[in-house]
Amino acid sequence: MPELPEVEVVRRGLETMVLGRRIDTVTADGPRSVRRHPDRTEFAGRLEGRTVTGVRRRGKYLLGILDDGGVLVAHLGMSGQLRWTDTAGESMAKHTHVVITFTTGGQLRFVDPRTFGELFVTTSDPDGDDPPELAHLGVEPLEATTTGARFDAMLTERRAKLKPLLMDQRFIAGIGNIYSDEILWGAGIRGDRTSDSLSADEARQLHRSMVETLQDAVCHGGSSLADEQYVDLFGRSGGYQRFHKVYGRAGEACPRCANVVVRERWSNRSTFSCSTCQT
DNA sequence: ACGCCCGCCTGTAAGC
DNA sequence: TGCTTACAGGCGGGCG
Repeated sequence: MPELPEVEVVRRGLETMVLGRRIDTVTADGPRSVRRHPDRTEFAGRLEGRTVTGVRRRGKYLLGILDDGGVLVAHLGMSGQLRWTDTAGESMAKHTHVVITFTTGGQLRFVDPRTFGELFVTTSDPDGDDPPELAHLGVEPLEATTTGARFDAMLTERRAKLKPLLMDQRFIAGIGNIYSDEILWGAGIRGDRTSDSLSADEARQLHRSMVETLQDAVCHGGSSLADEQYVDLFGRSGGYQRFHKVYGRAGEACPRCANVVVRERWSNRSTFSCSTCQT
């Protein structure tokens, strides 16, 4: 389940490989991957001949800015991968749904077994604002404008449990199940606390932990777990799972207080936390 | 406003 | 061994 750090690592790879390149041909054999385009040839037609002039990330979405004002938007969902190949002749991985071939011969391939991910083409705003399809997204956790004070104010004006709130893309964009647990552990705060119950110091700790956790994860290439096989554009696994403090570590000792890490099921998803030093 | 459930999917692994 | 079941969970929609 790629979250902000994994998506950012893929973005950096895309920036090195597709920026400035012109799209030659596009095939979209997986209709579910381009479900916003009932006509798959229309999807291909809006890409063919275009040059990629920018690669951005918004939350867990990737945006390829095109030279005609169009934007190719990608969401990896749970199992989506964007993979680069230099030679078009390389064999296709199972579940390859979209293939974008550049005029220089390289290929960008979208592989997605569970098909929760998608690609679509939309139009960018001249002001550089988000396309309308992404208008629901909340603030960017790592943007300088998302200051500790701003975050504190955002928390105070809501009354929701912290874990679901951190994962709410309309509140803050890019955090999923893994990083919400890691962020809360880093702040020493329980995920079932309500957002308006935090002291000013706790809100500061939560903001600090959010920024540090996400930045560290990007530095280590994101998290690759056994069951999900996240890899970057070039097939490389991330290394941040080695630094997970609680996620996937039920029964192990908390690195901070040595008490046991527990796993709970919360609205049908696993939550990991320290039973003692998160309060 | 919030919290929970469902449906959408497939691969993996545990249980009988 | 081979089948069934649970689990992984992002996201949008619905409902209490």
